[in-house]
Amino acid sequence: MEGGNILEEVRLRFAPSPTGYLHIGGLRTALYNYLFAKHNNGKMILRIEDTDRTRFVEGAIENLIESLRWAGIKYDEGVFVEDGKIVQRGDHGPYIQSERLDIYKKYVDELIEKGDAYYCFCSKERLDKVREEQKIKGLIPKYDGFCRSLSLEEARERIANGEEYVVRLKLPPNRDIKFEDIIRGPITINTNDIDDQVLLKSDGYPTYHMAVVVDDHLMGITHIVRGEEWLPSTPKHVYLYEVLGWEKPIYVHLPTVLNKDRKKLSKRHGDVSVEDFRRKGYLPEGLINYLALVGWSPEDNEEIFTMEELIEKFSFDRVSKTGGIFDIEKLNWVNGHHIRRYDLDKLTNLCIPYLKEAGFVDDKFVEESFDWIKKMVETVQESLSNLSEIAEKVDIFFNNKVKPENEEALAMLKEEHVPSILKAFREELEQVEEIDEEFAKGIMRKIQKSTGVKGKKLFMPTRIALTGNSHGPELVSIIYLLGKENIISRLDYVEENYL
RNA sequence: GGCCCCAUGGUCAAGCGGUUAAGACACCGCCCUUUCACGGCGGUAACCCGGGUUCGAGUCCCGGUGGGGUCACCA
Repeated sequence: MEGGNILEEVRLRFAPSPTGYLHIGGLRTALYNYLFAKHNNGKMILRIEDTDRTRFVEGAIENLIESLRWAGIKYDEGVFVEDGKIVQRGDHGPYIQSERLDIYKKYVDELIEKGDAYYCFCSKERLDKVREEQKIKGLIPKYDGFCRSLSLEEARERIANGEEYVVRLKLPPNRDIKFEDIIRGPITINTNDIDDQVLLKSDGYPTYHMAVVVDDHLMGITHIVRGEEWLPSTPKHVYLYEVLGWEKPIYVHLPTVLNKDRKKLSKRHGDVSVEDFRRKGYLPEGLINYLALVGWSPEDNEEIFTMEELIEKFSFDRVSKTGGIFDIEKLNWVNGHHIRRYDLDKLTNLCIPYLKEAGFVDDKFVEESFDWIKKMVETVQESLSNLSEIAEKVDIFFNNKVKPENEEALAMLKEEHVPSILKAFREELEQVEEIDEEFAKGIMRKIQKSTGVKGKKLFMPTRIALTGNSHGPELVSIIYLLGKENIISRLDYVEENYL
Protein backbone atom coordinates (compact mmCIF):
# COMPACT_ATOMS: atom_id res chain seq x y z
CA MET A 1 0.00 0.00 0.00
CA GLU A 2 2.97 2.25 0.60
CA GLY A 3 4.68 3.86 -2.36
CA GLY A 4 2.01 4.07 -4.99
CA ASN A 5 4.39 5.45 -7.53
CA ILE A 6 5.76 2.06 -8.44
CA LEU A 7 2.52 1.60 -10.30
CA GLU A 8 3.05 2.25 -13.93
CA GLU A 9 -0.45 3.15 -14.92
CA VAL A 10 -1.58 6.71 -14.95
CA ARG A 11 -3.76 7.54 -11.96
CA LEU A 12 -5.65 10.77 -11.55
CA ARG A 13 -8.05 12.01 -8.97
CA PHE A 14 -10.80 14.53 -8.56
CA ALA A 15 -11.02 15.55 -4.93
CA PRO A 16 -13.86 17.91 -4.11
CA SER A 17 -15.02 19.08 -0.71
CA PRO A 18 -18.57 18.27 0.25
CA THR A 19 -19.51 21.86 0.93
CA GLY A 20 -22.37 22.26 -1.48
CA TYR A 21 -22.87 21.50 -5.13
CA LEU A 22 -20.55 20.69 -7.95
CA HIS A 23 -19.37 23.94 -9.44
CA ILE A 24 -19.00 24.37 -13.20
CA GLY A 25 -15.31 25.02 -12.72
CA GLY A 26 -15.07 21.86 -10.65
CA LEU A 27 -16.77 19.89 -13.39
CA ARG A 28 -14.21 21.07 -15.87
CA THR A 29 -11.39 20.06 -13.54
CA ALA A 30 -12.99 16.66 -13.14
CA LEU A 31 -13.43 16.44 -16.91
CA TYR A 32 -9.79 17.19 -17.72
CA ASN A 33 -8.71 14.65 -15.12
CA TYR A 34 -11.03 12.11 -16.66
CA LEU A 35 -10.08 12.84 -20.26
CA PHE A 36 -6.40 12.54 -19.54
CA ALA A 37 -6.80 9.38 -17.49
CA LYS A 38 -8.90 7.68 -20.12
CA HIS A 39 -6.77 8.91 -22.99
CA ASN A 40 -3.91 7.08 -21.34
CA ASN A 41 -5.90 4.03 -20.35
CA GLY A 42 -5.40 5.00 -16.75
CA LYS A 43 -7.61 5.26 -13.73
CA MET A 44 -9.56 8.08 -12.24
CA ILE A 45 -10.33 8.26 -8.56
CA LEU A 46 -12.95 10.25 -6.68
CA ARG A 47 -11.77 11.26 -3.24
CA ILE A 48 -13.75 13.30 -0.77
CA GLU A 49 -11.87 16.01 1.09
CA ASP A 50 -13.95 16.63 4.15
CA THR A 51 -11.35 17.73 6.66
CA ASP A 52 -13.21 20.90 7.47
CA ARG A 53 -16.11 19.72 9.57
CA THR A 54 -17.48 23.22 9.89
CA ARG A 55 -18.20 23.46 6.19
CA PHE A 56 -19.63 20.02 5.70
CA VAL A 57 -23.04 20.03 4.06
CA GLU A 58 -25.43 17.14 4.52
CA GLY A 59 -26.11 15.39 1.23
CA ALA A 60 -23.30 17.14 -0.59
CA ILE A 61 -21.38 13.94 -1.31
CA GLU A 62 -24.40 12.31 -2.88
CA ASN A 63 -25.03 15.45 -4.84
CA LEU A 64 -21.49 15.67 -6.13
CA ILE A 65 -21.57 12.08 -7.23
CA GLU A 66 -24.91 12.46 -8.93
CA SER A 67 -23.65 15.45 -10.90
CA LEU A 68 -20.60 13.52 -12.05
CA ARG A 69 -22.74 10.55 -13.02
CA TRP A 70 -25.08 12.80 -14.98
CA ALA A 71 -22.16 14.44 -16.74
CA GLY A 72 -20.86 11.07 -17.84
CA ILE A 73 -17.63 11.12 -15.89
CA LYS A 74 -17.17 7.48 -15.04
CA TYR A 75 -14.40 7.30 -12.51
CA ASP A 76 -13.01 3.92 -11.56
CA GLU A 77 -12.25 4.10 -7.91
CA GLY A 78 -13.22 5.89 -4.75
CA VAL A 79 -16.59 7.00 -3.50
CA PHE A 80 -19.83 5.94 -5.16
CA VAL A 81 -23.52 5.88 -4.38
CA GLU A 82 -25.31 2.57 -4.62
CA ASP A 83 -28.96 2.14 -3.74
CA GLY A 84 -28.90 5.55 -2.17
CA LYS A 85 -25.97 4.67 0.06
CA ILE A 86 -22.42 5.91 -0.03
CA VAL A 87 -19.98 3.12 -0.74
CA GLN A 88 -16.28 2.96 -1.48
CA ARG A 89 -14.49 0.82 -4.00
CA GLY A 90 -10.78 0.36 -4.64
CA ASP A 91 -7.56 -0.90 -3.09
CA HIS A 92 -6.31 2.42 -1.80
CA GLY A 93 -9.10 3.42 0.53
CA PRO A 94 -10.63 4.78 2.52
CA TYR A 95 -11.32 7.54 0.03
CA ILE A 96 -13.01 9.87 2.46
CA GLN A 97 -10.43 11.88 4.33
CA SER A 98 -12.28 12.01 7.61
CA GLU A 99 -11.84 8.23 7.71
CA ARG A 100 -8.08 8.50 7.35
CA LEU A 101 -7.20 10.48 10.45
CA ASP A 102 -4.87 7.86 11.91
CA ILE A 103 -2.95 7.73 8.66
CA TYR A 104 -2.27 11.46 8.67
CA LYS A 105 -1.37 11.31 12.35
CA LYS A 106 1.31 8.76 11.61
CA TYR A 107 3.05 10.98 9.08
CA VAL A 108 2.64 14.10 11.14
CA ASP A 109 4.41 12.30 14.00
CA GLU A 110 7.14 11.26 11.63
CA LEU A 111 7.66 14.86 10.56
CA ILE A 112 7.85 16.01 14.15
CA GLU A 113 10.31 13.26 14.98
CA LYS A 114 12.54 14.35 12.14
CA GLY A 115 12.27 18.00 13.06
CA ASP A 116 10.42 18.98 9.89
CA ALA A 117 7.35 20.01 11.83
CA TYR A 118 6.68 21.44 15.26
CA TYR A 119 3.95 21.84 17.82
CA CYS A 120 2.41 25.27 18.09
CA PHE A 121 0.35 26.50 21.01
CA CYS A 122 -0.45 29.97 19.79
CA SER A 123 -4.06 30.91 20.29
CA LYS A 124 -6.27 32.17 17.55
CA GLU A 125 -6.38 35.50 19.36
CA ARG A 126 -2.61 35.85 19.40
CA LEU A 127 -2.38 34.90 15.75
CA ASP A 128 -5.00 37.45 14.79
CA LYS A 129 -3.21 40.10 16.81
CA VAL A 130 0.14 39.33 15.23
CA ARG A 131 -1.35 39.47 11.78
CA GLU A 132 -3.05 42.75 12.50
CA GLU A 133 0.14 44.33 13.74
CA GLN A 134 2.02 43.11 10.72
CA LYS A 135 -0.59 44.59 8.47
CA ILE A 136 -0.36 47.95 10.17
CA LYS A 137 3.39 47.94 9.77
CA GLY A 138 2.92 47.12 6.12
CA LEU A 139 4.45 43.69 6.48
CA ILE A 140 3.21 40.45 4.95
CA PRO A 141 0.88 38.70 7.37
CA LYS A 142 2.74 35.58 8.36
CA TYR A 143 3.23 33.34 11.35
CA ASP A 144 5.97 34.88 13.45
CA GLY A 145 7.57 31.61 14.45
CA PHE A 146 6.76 32.03 18.12
CA CYS A 147 6.65 28.28 18.83
CA ARG A 148 9.19 27.29 16.22
CA SER A 149 12.04 26.79 18.61
CA LEU A 150 10.12 25.22 21.44
CA SER A 151 11.83 22.04 22.58
CA LEU A 152 10.06 18.77 21.91
CA GLU A 153 10.18 17.92 25.61
CA GLU A 154 8.52 21.14 26.62
CA ALA A 155 5.93 20.82 23.92
CA ARG A 156 5.06 17.28 24.94
CA GLU A 157 4.73 18.34 28.54
CA ARG A 158 2.30 21.08 27.59
CA ILE A 159 0.30 18.65 25.53
CA ALA A 160 0.24 16.25 28.46
CA ASN A 161 -1.15 19.11 30.52
CA GLY A 162 -4.04 19.33 28.13
CA GLU A 163 -3.04 22.40 26.18
CA GLU A 164 -4.52 22.76 22.71
CA TYR A 165 -2.04 22.61 19.88
CA VAL A 166 -1.57 22.46 16.15
CA VAL A 167 1.35 21.10 14.17
CA ARG A 168 3.14 23.35 11.74
CA LEU A 169 5.49 22.64 8.88
CA LYS A 170 9.01 23.85 9.64
CA LEU A 171 10.20 25.46 6.45
CA PRO A 172 13.91 26.19 6.05
CA PRO A 173 14.58 29.91 5.61
CA ASN A 174 15.43 31.46 2.28
CA ARG A 175 15.33 28.42 0.09
CA ASP A 176 14.09 28.33 -3.47
CA ILE A 177 11.60 25.58 -4.04
CA LYS A 178 11.39 24.58 -7.66
CA PHE A 179 8.94 22.45 -9.47
CA GLU A 180 7.69 21.93 -12.98
CA ASP A 181 4.15 22.55 -14.05
CA ILE A 182 3.08 20.82 -17.26
CA ILE A 183 1.18 23.85 -18.45
CA ARG A 184 3.25 26.67 -17.02
CA GLY A 185 6.77 25.31 -17.05
CA PRO A 186 9.30 25.76 -14.25
CA ILE A 187 8.18 27.65 -11.18
CA THR A 188 10.31 28.84 -8.31
CA ILE A 189 9.09 30.17 -4.98
CA ASN A 190 11.24 31.14 -2.02
CA THR A 191 10.40 29.74 1.41
CA ASN A 192 10.64 33.25 2.85
CA ASP A 193 7.44 34.04 1.04
CA ILE A 194 5.50 31.14 2.49
CA ASP A 195 4.09 30.53 5.91
CA ASP A 196 4.85 27.71 8.30
CA GLN A 197 1.65 26.06 7.26
CA VAL A 198 -0.53 24.29 9.82
CA LEU A 199 -0.50 20.60 8.99
CA LEU A 200 -2.62 19.25 11.79
CA LYS A 201 -5.45 21.29 13.26
CA SER A 202 -6.32 21.40 16.95
CA ASP A 203 -9.31 19.16 16.32
CA GLY A 204 -7.02 16.40 15.11
CA TYR A 205 -7.93 16.81 11.47
CA PRO A 206 -5.23 17.51 8.91
CA THR A 207 -5.31 20.60 6.74
CA TYR A 208 -5.63 20.25 3.00
CA HIS A 209 -1.88 20.59 2.58
CA MET A 210 -1.06 17.59 4.73
CA ALA A 211 -3.93 15.47 3.51
CA VAL A 212 -3.37 15.92 -0.23
CA VAL A 213 0.25 15.02 -0.05
CA VAL A 214 -0.30 11.91 2.03
CA ASP A 215 -3.30 10.75 0.05
CA ASP A 216 -1.95 11.46 -3.39
CA HIS A 217 1.16 9.52 -2.52
CA LEU A 218 -0.56 6.60 -0.86
CA MET A 219 -3.16 6.39 -3.59
CA GLY A 220 -0.51 6.28 -6.26
CA ILE A 221 -1.62 9.45 -7.97
CA THR A 222 0.67 10.24 -10.89
CA HIS A 223 -0.76 13.56 -12.07
CA ILE A 224 -2.30 16.28 -9.98
CA VAL A 225 -4.68 18.23 -12.15
CA ARG A 226 -6.35 21.09 -10.32
CA GLY A 227 -7.22 24.76 -10.56
CA GLU A 228 -4.45 27.33 -10.68
CA GLU A 229 -5.54 28.80 -7.37
CA TRP A 230 -3.41 26.01 -5.91
CA LEU A 231 -0.26 27.14 -7.61
CA PRO A 232 0.97 29.35 -4.74
CA SER A 233 0.65 26.55 -2.19
CA THR A 234 2.26 23.90 -4.33
CA PRO A 235 5.77 24.55 -2.97
CA LYS A 236 4.56 23.53 0.48
CA HIS A 237 3.43 20.26 -0.99
CA VAL A 238 6.64 19.84 -2.93
CA TYR A 239 8.61 20.40 0.24
CA LEU A 240 6.52 17.83 2.08
CA TYR A 241 7.21 15.24 -0.59
CA GLU A 242 10.86 16.00 -0.18
CA VAL A 243 11.06 15.64 3.59
CA LEU A 244 8.82 12.59 3.55
CA GLY A 245 11.15 11.07 1.00
CA TRP A 246 8.47 10.54 -1.60
CA GLU A 247 8.57 11.01 -5.32
CA LYS A 248 6.40 13.95 -6.23
CA PRO A 249 3.67 13.66 -8.85
CA ILE A 250 3.40 15.65 -12.05
CA TYR A 251 1.65 18.97 -11.54
CA VAL A 252 -0.90 20.38 -13.94
CA HIS A 253 -2.51 23.66 -12.93
CA LEU A 254 -5.52 24.55 -15.00
CA PRO A 255 -6.51 28.07 -16.01
CA THR A 256 -9.57 29.48 -14.30
CA VAL A 257 -13.09 29.54 -15.67
CA LEU A 258 -14.19 33.16 -15.40
CA ASN A 259 -17.28 35.32 -15.28
CA LYS A 260 -17.96 38.06 -17.77
CA ASP A 261 -16.13 40.42 -15.43
CA ARG A 262 -13.02 38.24 -15.59
CA LYS A 263 -13.36 37.12 -12.00
CA LYS A 264 -13.60 33.56 -10.88
CA LEU A 265 -17.01 32.14 -11.75
CA SER A 266 -19.27 32.82 -8.82
CA LYS A 267 -22.87 32.61 -7.80
CA ARG A 268 -23.40 36.34 -7.89
CA HIS A 269 -23.41 36.31 -11.66
CA GLY A 270 -25.90 33.55 -12.20
CA ASP A 271 -25.88 29.83 -12.25
CA VAL A 272 -22.68 28.04 -11.41
CA SER A 273 -23.73 24.62 -10.23
CA VAL A 274 -23.96 21.67 -12.56
CA GLU A 275 -27.42 21.07 -11.19
CA ASP A 276 -28.56 24.49 -12.34
CA PHE A 277 -27.55 23.74 -15.90
CA ARG A 278 -29.13 20.37 -15.78
CA ARG A 279 -32.36 21.94 -14.61
CA LYS A 280 -32.23 24.54 -17.34
CA GLY A 281 -32.23 21.76 -19.87
CA TYR A 282 -28.65 21.52 -20.97
CA LEU A 283 -27.65 18.06 -22.07
CA PRO A 284 -24.66 16.51 -20.35
CA GLU A 285 -23.16 16.05 -23.81
CA GLY A 286 -23.54 19.76 -24.53
CA LEU A 287 -22.21 21.02 -21.23
CA ILE A 288 -19.24 18.67 -21.32
CA ASN A 289 -18.46 19.51 -24.93
CA TYR A 290 -18.56 23.23 -24.26
CA LEU A 291 -16.58 23.02 -21.03
CA ALA A 292 -13.86 21.03 -22.74
CA LEU A 293 -13.44 23.98 -25.10
CA VAL A 294 -12.90 26.54 -22.35
CA GLY A 295 -9.18 26.18 -21.89
CA TRP A 296 -8.46 23.48 -24.42
CA SER A 297 -8.56 23.31 -28.18
CA PRO A 298 -8.28 20.40 -30.57
CA GLU A 299 -5.72 20.23 -33.35
CA ASP A 300 -8.29 20.48 -36.08
CA ASN A 301 -11.11 22.97 -36.36
CA GLU A 302 -13.86 20.69 -35.15
CA GLU A 303 -15.84 21.84 -32.16
CA ILE A 304 -18.61 19.35 -31.68
CA PHE A 305 -17.46 16.26 -29.86
CA THR A 306 -18.75 13.29 -27.95
CA MET A 307 -17.02 12.23 -24.75
CA GLU A 308 -15.28 9.44 -26.66
CA GLU A 309 -13.93 11.88 -29.19
CA LEU A 310 -12.73 14.18 -26.46
CA ILE A 311 -10.92 11.33 -24.76
CA GLU A 312 -9.23 10.48 -28.01
CA LYS A 313 -8.15 14.03 -28.79
CA PHE A 314 -7.35 15.45 -25.37
CA SER A 315 -3.87 16.38 -24.28
CA PHE A 316 -2.40 18.85 -21.81
CA ASP A 317 -0.15 20.49 -24.34
CA ARG A 318 -3.18 21.99 -25.95
CA VAL A 319 -4.52 23.44 -22.71
CA SER A 320 -4.07 27.19 -22.57
CA LYS A 321 -2.55 29.23 -19.78
CA THR A 322 -5.16 31.93 -19.90
CA GLY A 323 -8.37 31.94 -17.95
CA GLY A 324 -11.43 31.75 -20.16
CA ILE A 325 -14.78 33.42 -19.76
CA PHE A 326 -17.75 31.10 -19.52
CA ASP A 327 -19.81 32.15 -22.51
CA ILE A 328 -23.43 31.09 -22.26
CA GLU A 329 -24.05 32.02 -25.91
CA LYS A 330 -21.53 29.53 -27.13
CA LEU A 331 -22.79 26.93 -24.69
CA ASN A 332 -26.22 27.40 -26.24
CA TRP A 333 -24.80 26.87 -29.69
CA VAL A 334 -22.90 23.73 -28.70
CA ASN A 335 -25.85 22.37 -26.76
CA GLY A 336 -28.14 23.03 -29.72
CA HIS A 337 -25.91 20.85 -31.87
CA HIS A 338 -26.23 17.99 -29.43
CA ILE A 339 -29.98 18.42 -29.19
CA ARG A 340 -30.24 18.22 -32.97
CA ARG A 341 -28.29 15.01 -33.13
CA TYR A 342 -30.07 13.42 -30.17
CA ASP A 343 -32.20 10.33 -30.48
CA LEU A 344 -35.80 11.50 -30.76
CA ASP A 345 -37.23 9.09 -28.21
CA LYS A 346 -34.61 10.06 -25.68
CA LEU A 347 -35.10 13.72 -26.39
CA THR A 348 -38.86 13.41 -26.03
CA ASN A 349 -38.51 11.74 -22.66
CA LEU A 350 -36.18 14.49 -21.52
CA CYS A 351 -38.63 17.15 -22.69
CA ILE A 352 -41.66 15.69 -20.95
CA PRO A 353 -40.82 17.05 -17.49
CA TYR A 354 -40.69 20.55 -18.95
CA LEU A 355 -44.02 20.01 -20.68
CA LYS A 356 -45.51 18.80 -17.43
CA GLU A 357 -44.13 21.75 -15.57
CA ALA A 358 -45.73 24.07 -18.08
CA GLY A 359 -49.01 22.28 -17.51
CA PHE A 360 -49.28 21.10 -21.11
CA VAL A 361 -49.30 17.38 -20.41
CA ASP A 362 -49.87 14.98 -17.56
CA ASP A 363 -49.02 11.32 -17.00
CA LYS A 364 -52.17 10.11 -18.65
CA PHE A 365 -51.63 12.22 -21.71
CA VAL A 366 -48.03 11.10 -22.00
CA GLU A 367 -49.10 7.48 -21.85
CA GLU A 368 -51.82 7.87 -24.46
CA SER A 369 -50.14 10.28 -26.81
CA PHE A 370 -46.41 9.69 -26.63
CA ASP A 371 -46.12 9.49 -30.39
CA TRP A 372 -47.92 12.75 -30.79
CA ILE A 373 -45.62 14.43 -28.29
CA LYS A 374 -42.67 12.93 -30.07
CA LYS A 375 -43.84 14.36 -33.35
CA MET A 376 -44.26 17.73 -31.71
CA VAL A 377 -40.79 17.60 -30.21
CA GLU A 378 -39.43 16.73 -33.62
CA THR A 379 -40.95 19.83 -35.16
CA VAL A 380 -39.13 22.12 -32.75
CA GLN A 381 -36.00 20.04 -32.18
CA GLU A 382 -33.82 22.06 -34.51
CA SER A 383 -34.75 25.35 -32.89
CA LEU A 384 -33.88 24.38 -29.32
CA SER A 385 -30.69 25.39 -27.59
CA ASN A 386 -31.78 23.89 -24.30
CA LEU A 387 -34.66 21.73 -23.18
CA SER A 388 -36.43 24.29 -21.03
CA GLU A 389 -37.13 26.28 -24.17
CA ILE A 390 -39.51 23.56 -25.29
CA ALA A 391 -42.39 25.06 -23.32
CA GLU A 392 -42.37 28.41 -25.09
CA LYS A 393 -41.83 26.75 -28.45
CA VAL A 394 -44.82 24.44 -28.23
CA ASP A 395 -47.31 26.50 -26.29
CA ILE A 396 -49.03 27.23 -29.60
CA PHE A 397 -50.28 23.64 -29.59
CA PHE A 398 -52.04 23.86 -26.26
CA ASN A 399 -54.33 26.82 -26.35
CA ASN A 400 -57.25 27.11 -28.74
CA LYS A 401 -57.98 30.66 -27.71
CA VAL A 402 -55.69 32.10 -30.32
CA LYS A 403 -54.27 35.49 -29.57
CA PRO A 404 -52.42 37.46 -32.25
CA GLU A 405 -48.93 38.16 -30.92
CA ASN A 406 -48.98 41.83 -31.90
CA GLU A 407 -50.74 44.58 -33.85
CA GLU A 408 -49.13 43.51 -37.05
CA ALA A 409 -50.40 39.98 -36.72
CA LEU A 410 -53.87 41.22 -35.89
CA ALA A 411 -53.80 43.50 -38.91
CA MET A 412 -52.95 40.57 -41.15
CA LEU A 413 -55.98 38.69 -39.84
CA LYS A 414 -58.21 41.62 -40.55
CA GLU A 415 -57.33 41.83 -44.21
CA GLU A 416 -60.36 41.45 -46.42
CA HIS A 417 -59.34 38.27 -48.19
CA VAL A 418 -58.88 36.33 -44.92
CA PRO A 419 -62.50 35.19 -44.38
CA SER A 420 -62.43 33.42 -47.70
CA ILE A 421 -59.29 31.54 -46.70
CA LEU A 422 -60.78 30.40 -43.43
CA LYS A 423 -63.98 29.40 -45.14
CA ALA A 424 -62.07 27.33 -47.66
CA PHE A 425 -60.12 25.78 -44.82
CA ARG A 426 -63.34 24.66 -43.16
CA GLU A 427 -64.65 23.24 -46.36
CA GLU A 428 -61.56 21.16 -46.81
CA LEU A 429 -61.76 19.92 -43.23
CA GLU A 430 -65.32 18.77 -43.77
CA GLN A 431 -64.06 16.37 -46.39
CA VAL A 432 -62.23 14.24 -43.83
CA GLU A 433 -62.85 12.42 -40.61
CA GLU A 434 -59.45 13.31 -39.19
CA ILE A 435 -56.33 14.93 -40.52
CA ASP A 436 -53.53 12.63 -41.65
CA GLU A 437 -50.12 13.66 -42.90
CA GLU A 438 -51.20 13.34 -46.49
CA PHE A 439 -54.07 15.72 -45.93
CA ALA A 440 -51.96 18.20 -43.99
CA LYS A 441 -49.48 18.31 -46.83
CA GLY A 442 -52.10 18.99 -49.45
CA ILE A 443 -54.59 21.31 -47.83
CA MET A 444 -52.85 24.61 -48.45
CA ARG A 445 -52.52 23.85 -52.13
CA LYS A 446 -56.24 23.13 -52.31
CA ILE A 447 -57.11 26.33 -50.52
CA GLN A 448 -54.89 28.25 -52.84
CA LYS A 449 -56.70 26.75 -55.75
CA SER A 450 -60.18 27.49 -54.50
CA THR A 451 -59.51 31.03 -53.24
CA GLY A 452 -56.95 32.19 -55.72
CA VAL A 453 -54.90 33.60 -52.84
CA LYS A 454 -51.29 32.52 -52.69
CA GLY A 455 -47.90 33.22 -51.20
CA LYS A 456 -47.49 35.21 -48.04
CA LYS A 457 -51.06 36.49 -48.26
CA LEU A 458 -52.28 32.93 -47.88
CA PHE A 459 -49.79 31.41 -45.49
CA MET A 460 -49.36 34.23 -43.02
CA PRO A 461 -53.02 34.72 -42.08
CA THR A 462 -53.49 30.98 -41.87
CA ARG A 463 -50.52 30.66 -39.57
CA ILE A 464 -51.76 33.51 -37.41
CA ALA A 465 -55.30 32.17 -37.29
CA LEU A 466 -53.98 28.81 -36.16
CA THR A 467 -51.28 29.92 -33.71
CA GLY A 468 -51.43 33.67 -33.23
CA ASN A 469 -47.79 33.92 -34.28
CA SER A 470 -46.22 35.00 -37.51
CA HIS A 471 -43.45 32.51 -37.09
CA GLY A 472 -43.04 28.98 -35.78
CA PRO A 473 -42.81 25.43 -37.04
CA GLU A 474 -43.79 24.37 -40.52
CA LEU A 475 -47.46 24.96 -41.24
CA VAL A 476 -47.91 21.38 -42.39
CA SER A 477 -46.71 20.09 -39.01
CA ILE A 478 -48.90 22.52 -37.17
CA ILE A 479 -51.99 21.42 -39.07
CA TYR A 480 -51.21 17.78 -38.57
CA LEU A 481 -50.42 18.08 -34.89
CA LEU A 482 -53.42 20.26 -34.10
CA GLY A 483 -55.94 17.92 -35.69
CA LYS A 484 -59.38 18.66 -37.02
CA GLU A 485 -61.16 19.39 -33.79
CA ASN A 486 -58.64 21.89 -32.48
CA ILE A 487 -58.40 23.64 -35.77
CA ILE A 488 -62.16 24.10 -36.02
CA SER A 489 -62.21 25.38 -32.48
CA ARG A 490 -59.51 27.87 -33.34
CA LEU A 491 -61.19 29.01 -36.51
CA ASP A 492 -64.39 29.60 -34.54
CA TYR A 493 -62.56 31.59 -31.95
CA VAL A 494 -60.70 33.72 -34.45
CA GLU A 495 -63.79 34.47 -36.48
CA GLU A 496 -65.73 35.46 -33.42
CA ASN A 497 -63.08 37.65 -31.87
CA TYR A 498 -60.94 39.19 -34.54
CA LEU A 499 -62.62 39.32 -37.90
C1' G B 1 1.11 45.50 -0.24
C1' G B 2 4.59 40.67 -0.82
C1' C B 3 4.71 36.45 -3.86
C1' C B 4 2.94 33.62 -8.11
C1' C B 5 0.51 33.22 -12.85
C1' C B 6 -1.26 35.36 -17.31
C1' A B 7 -1.71 38.90 -21.85
C1' U B 8 -3.99 37.50 -30.19
C1' G B 9 -10.89 40.52 -32.51
C1' G B 10 -16.64 41.67 -27.76
C1' U B 11 -15.99 36.05 -26.32
C1' C B 12 -13.49 31.02 -26.95
C1' A B 13 -9.17 30.37 -29.48
C1' A B 14 -5.07 28.63 -33.75
C1' G B 15 -0.17 30.27 -34.20
C1' C B 16 5.23 27.85 -31.60
C1' G B 17 11.16 33.38 -36.00
C1' G B 18 9.30 34.60 -42.32
C1' U B 19 1.31 33.50 -42.71
C1' U B 20 -2.88 37.99 -46.89
C1' A B 21 -2.60 36.48 -38.37
C1' A B 22 -6.77 30.35 -39.03
C1' G B 23 -11.45 28.66 -37.13
C1' A B 24 -15.82 29.05 -33.84
C1' C B 25 -19.64 31.98 -30.88
C1' A B 26 -21.98 36.68 -31.10
C1' C B 27 -23.13 40.70 -34.58
C1' C B 28 -24.30 42.50 -39.78
C1' G B 29 -25.59 41.34 -44.93
C1' C B 30 -27.13 37.74 -48.79
C1' C B 31 -29.02 32.80 -50.18
C1' C B 32 -32.23 28.58 -48.84
C1' U B 33 -37.25 28.28 -46.56
C1' U B 34 -44.03 31.50 -49.02
C1' U B 35 -42.64 32.39 -41.42
C1' C B 36 -39.05 31.17 -37.59
C1' A B 37 -35.20 27.90 -36.94
C1' C B 38 -31.48 24.80 -39.24
C1' G B 39 -28.08 25.11 -43.16
C1' G B 40 -24.93 27.70 -46.92
C1' C B 41 -22.11 32.08 -48.56
C1' G B 42 -19.90 36.72 -47.39
C1' G B 43 -18.59 40.91 -44.04
C1' U B 44 -17.02 44.12 -39.62
C1' A B 45 -13.38 43.11 -35.84
C1' A B 46 -7.19 41.33 -32.74
C1' C B 47 -1.25 40.47 -31.72
C1' C B 48 -1.22 45.81 -24.27
C1' C B 49 3.17 49.39 -24.34
C1' G B 50 8.58 50.26 -24.52
C1' G B 51 13.32 48.48 -25.19
C1' G B 52 16.51 44.73 -26.91
C1' U B 53 18.16 39.76 -29.84
C1' U B 54 17.74 38.82 -35.14
C1' C B 55 18.38 39.94 -42.07
C1' G B 56 13.35 39.28 -40.03
C1' A B 57 9.34 39.18 -34.25
C1' G B 58 2.35 37.90 -32.22
C1' U B 59 6.19 34.25 -31.64
C1' C B 60 12.71 34.74 -27.93
C1' C B 61 14.84 38.15 -23.64
C1' C B 62 14.27 42.42 -20.24
C1' G B 63 11.28 46.35 -18.24
C1' G B 64 6.65 48.64 -17.72
C1' U B 65 1.27 48.47 -17.81
C1' G B 66 -3.08 45.74 -17.18
C1' G B 67 -5.80 41.47 -15.40
C1' G B 68 -6.19 37.28 -12.27
C1' G B 69 -4.73 34.23 -8.18
C1' U B 70 -2.76 33.69 -3.32
C1' C B 71 -1.13 35.17 1.40
C1' A B 72 -6.48 30.92 7.48
C1' C B 73 -6.51 25.74 12.62
C1' C B 74 -11.11 26.79 4.16
C1' A B 75 -10.40 23.76 0.58
